Parts: sequence; structure tokens; C-alpha cells
Amino acid sequence: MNREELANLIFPGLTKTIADYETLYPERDLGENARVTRFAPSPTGFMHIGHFMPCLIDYVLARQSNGVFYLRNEDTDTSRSVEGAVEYIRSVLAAYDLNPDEYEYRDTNETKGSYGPYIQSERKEIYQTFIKHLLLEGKAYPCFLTKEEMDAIREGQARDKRRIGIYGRYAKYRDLPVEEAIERIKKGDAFTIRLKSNGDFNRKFKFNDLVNGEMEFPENDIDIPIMKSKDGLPTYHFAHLVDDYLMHTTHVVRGQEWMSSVPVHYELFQVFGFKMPKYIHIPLILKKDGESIRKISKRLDPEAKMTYYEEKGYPKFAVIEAIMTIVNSNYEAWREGHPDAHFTEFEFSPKKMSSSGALFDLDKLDNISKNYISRLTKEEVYEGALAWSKKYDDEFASILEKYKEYSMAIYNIEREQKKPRKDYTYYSEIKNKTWYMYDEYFKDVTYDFGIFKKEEVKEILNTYITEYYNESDDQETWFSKIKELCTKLNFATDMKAYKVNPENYKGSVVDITNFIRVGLTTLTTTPNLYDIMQILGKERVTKRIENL
RNA sequence: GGCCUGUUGGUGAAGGGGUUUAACACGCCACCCUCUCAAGGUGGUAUUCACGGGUUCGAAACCCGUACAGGCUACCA
Repeated sequence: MNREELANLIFPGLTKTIADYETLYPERDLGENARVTRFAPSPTGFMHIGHFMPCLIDYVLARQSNGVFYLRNEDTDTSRSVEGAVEYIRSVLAAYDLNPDEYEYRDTNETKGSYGPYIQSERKEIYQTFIKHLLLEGKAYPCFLTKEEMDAIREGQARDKRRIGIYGRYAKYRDLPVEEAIERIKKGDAFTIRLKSNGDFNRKFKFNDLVNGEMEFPENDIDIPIMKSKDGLPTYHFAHLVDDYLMHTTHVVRGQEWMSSVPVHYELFQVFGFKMPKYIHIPLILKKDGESIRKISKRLDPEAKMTYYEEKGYPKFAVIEAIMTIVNSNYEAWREGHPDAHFTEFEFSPKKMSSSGALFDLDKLDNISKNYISRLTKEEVYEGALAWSKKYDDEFASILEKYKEYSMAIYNIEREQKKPRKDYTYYSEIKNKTWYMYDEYFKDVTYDFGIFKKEEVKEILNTYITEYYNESDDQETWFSKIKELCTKLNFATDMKAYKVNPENYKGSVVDITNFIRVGLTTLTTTPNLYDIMQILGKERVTKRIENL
């Protein structure tokens, strides 16, 4: 038969059949409701928040059903593939504890799972076997359209306001006699393989998306390319079909930009008679750009890249929490009732997912992160700060290592109480908020005492140090001594009285404490002064006042 | 141009015909507390759910149009 000749000409030496692969990759032996999900990025060297969110959902879905979450490298576009990209993705997943159950890493030669290879370029023969089957059945054909011809078709369609694409009469080679095709291939003509679509654009089919519910699409009637001419690798659509079929994916989580490909995927699954996985088309993460709103972009928006959160030093917990609140808005309420539960215990419900795009609220992230850090122990804050510094600020890291106990004492200010302070939003902020505690950074400083003369302040501070300051005072005594000093110098101790008649006083207790505060830190805003002085210790306190 | 999806405050959103004077969280504002901050406390922050029409005793919710926004429309995923 001619078709056979054609198929063998294009794919000589394929030894297996679809049935062979089906036995090679049998149904997974999992519980009834187990979900098999995958994270399937293309290796471009980035991790985009628009990929992270579906990945998180994949992970939750698999974990809470005792299913499988696997990583698949979608490198069919060889021109866009970047060396080491998968390894980078592995590191991001590891950083967020979203480790896949099945994967394949080239650098370490590690592979796990019996449904591999998990790298698409290594699955070429598998795809070709499926394509060959289609060729044999006359459901696919080689297409010799050149780039120029296709451009011309597209232009013509655009001009005539017709649908763009290779379909109907534009599919010039779909009915080319097999003999001619064989001849041209033998001649060495470049070709792509297209699906011979059976669809009718005017007919609709129903499709159930787990987020959007039942939807209606027109059937696909475009003869989409399923194999590229350049390297014989499949297009995304075809690889999706083959891989998710053989790997027994039960749920495909992907961005809504894929929704318009549903007719294509529907037809592909139909052609083979395979059951489609369930689809969860999740809303896009958007960005407000001036007056308009658009899809968040790794090029324009730093927060689109996952490295942004790492560089700033957001705890992984905070990032996950913030994204989970977008994933399901009842997540926050759940979290309130389950403060210590792992996020995978939350029951994700695609139906409760919004079907419109969402702006990612960095203020919200900050709030979550701040609350989270405030609930950590001083040791945990220290470890977090140290880990971040080792990566991004060697100098601060060595200071932290040198002053471990001292640093933890700083982080412990007003921490061990029901409502702890919320000073730190992310780890990179800690240095900026504590630098003055370290003599190494407390150099060449300038002081600003506002309306008071420096000489006068200096005298007051000297009096304070010599006559009033005692390191072993408790906070109450400490403050009453400051008040004594106030009274002596005619600074008001009663703020209400002061506010009524400020002209009766030289100043108030606020001014005096601020003299001390600025003298010790140069700043007018710091955490509790008493604690600061306790941590600095007598030696530093006196020395800093002397050095004024 | 075509196809698909959506549209409830500054943000994420709840609510799917009458107990909604539109929940909750973030943000913002004000006041209180207070040695400065942070935290905390109290209150405020959509007279109204894109718009127009319809169904109904009654609509943010149901229907139809319109507008707007986004996505896709590659041998990219």
C-alpha cells in the first residue's frame, strides 16, 4: 500500500508500535482518586510566576490525593532551549520544597520514575511512532508549503478578513497523491507533517473545564503541524497528546492562554480515541501598566521572575501563601483556622478559582511575609538572614557569623510576646534596619538633633550617662530616671500638660529620649530604646556618647 | 478581522433571585494608646455590583444586546 511506503520512507527503522508503548507504560497503580500532574516548562532559563502558580497547584493536587507530580522538560523548540535550564528549575522547585516524584536530570544523570524519558527531545521515536500511525491511517500528511507560500496565504486571509490558518482549500497538500509526496520527499523537499483535520468549524462541541465549567468551542478544522521539518520533533500540541496519554496524566493545569488550543487538543485525542485528561485552565497573572492591564511579563516586570523573591529574601512560606490566596480565595480563611498546617492540606477547588485574570498584590505578599517573620523564633530569623546574606551580602554574612548571639538579641526585641513586632518584611531588609547596632557600620555617622544645638545635647547626654544611666536598671527604673533628668532640665514629663502649654518647657521627654536615640543610633525611629541600650551594652553606649 | 474568556471598592475577592444597610483579608485615611517607630485598639473607606434593555412583586445574581479588557490566531510553548 502506498501509504505504508510513504510512512516507511519518512520514518524508517521505527521498531515499536503504539501498542508496544501502551504495554511499556501501563496504567499507573494508584488509588482511585489519585491525581497525576505534571510541571512541564520549556527550558528557557527562567522561572516565571505564571509557571510557578500552576506548578503549585499541580503539587497540591498530587500531594493531597497520594498521586504523582512529575517534571517534564518540554524542549521541542531547540532554538529556545537554554543549557542548564532544567537544573535551574530543579533548584527553584527544591527551594520551595516542591520536589517532583519523577524527573530526569542530565547533569547528575539522575532519573526517577518508569514513565520516562522525561525530556521531550529524548522521546522523538515515541512521537514519530504515533505520527507514523496517523500517516498509515491517512490522518496526517506531509505538507510542502514553504514559509513564503504560507506568508502569502496568511496575508491574503487577513486582507479578505477570513480566518487565518491552513484549512480547507488553503491546505494545498492534504490531498496530494501519495505517489507525488513520495517523489518529492525522495527529491529532498522539506516538509512538515500536518494533521488532516476532520473538523467542521461551524459545528460546536462541549468541553468541560474544571475552572470555567462547561464551555462550547467550534471544532478545529485547521491542519495543524504536528511534526516540524527542521528536526522531526513534534509540536507542543502533539507532544501534549502523546506524553500526557502515556504518562497517564489525569489533570493538566495550565494558563488560560491555552484555552484557545482546546479544539486542537480535543481533535487530537479524538483521532486516537484516547481519553482526555481533565483541564484546569487557570487565570493569568496580570500587571497594571499605567492605565491598562496586561499579562505580567518577565521582561517588563521584575516581580514576574521568581528570582525577584529570592533576591529580596522573601521566606518561601510567604511566597507560597501569597500565591495560594490567589489560587483559592478561601485559602486565607482556611489558614486562619489551620495556622500550622502545611499548604498541601488545603483542599484546592478549581471551581472556586476565579476565571478572570488577577493582579498580583505585592502589598499583600509583604503583609503575609511580615506576619510570618514576626512569628519566627530569633534563631529562625537569624538563620534566614544568614542564609540570605551568604548569597547576596558576604560582608553582612560575616558580621552575622561574628555576632550571632548579639544579632539574635536584636531580632528578639519585642518578639516573644503575643503580638510581636513586625519589623522585617524580607531578609534583605534586615541589614537596613539593624546596621546601627554594629560598630563596623557605625562609622562616619552624622547626627541631627533638630532644633536643639549639638553642644547642648552633648552636655545633656553626658549628664545622663554619668548621673542617671545604670545598665542594670529595669525598664521602669530606666524610664523614671529619664523623667528625673527631664524635671531637672525643665523638660516636660507629662505629655498632655506639655501639649497644652509647650512654651512653659524647654522641651519634653520625647526630646530627651530622642537625644539618646539619635546619639546612639543617629536615627529618630528605632525599636524600643531601652532594649536597644540593653543590647548595645554599657561599653558601647558610653563610647558612642563620648564620640558624639 | 476571526475565535474564546471575562467585567463586584485601590488590590485579592465572597455572594448564583428577597435576612446584603454587598462578607473577609490587604492597602489607604482618621482617631486612641504611646519615649520614637513597629505593633495594638476603634472607626471610616462600592448608596451599589461595566452599560442599556428585558424577565420578576423583587436582580449584583436569570436572559438579550452593547461597550471595554485580556488571551489565542507560528514548523513558540
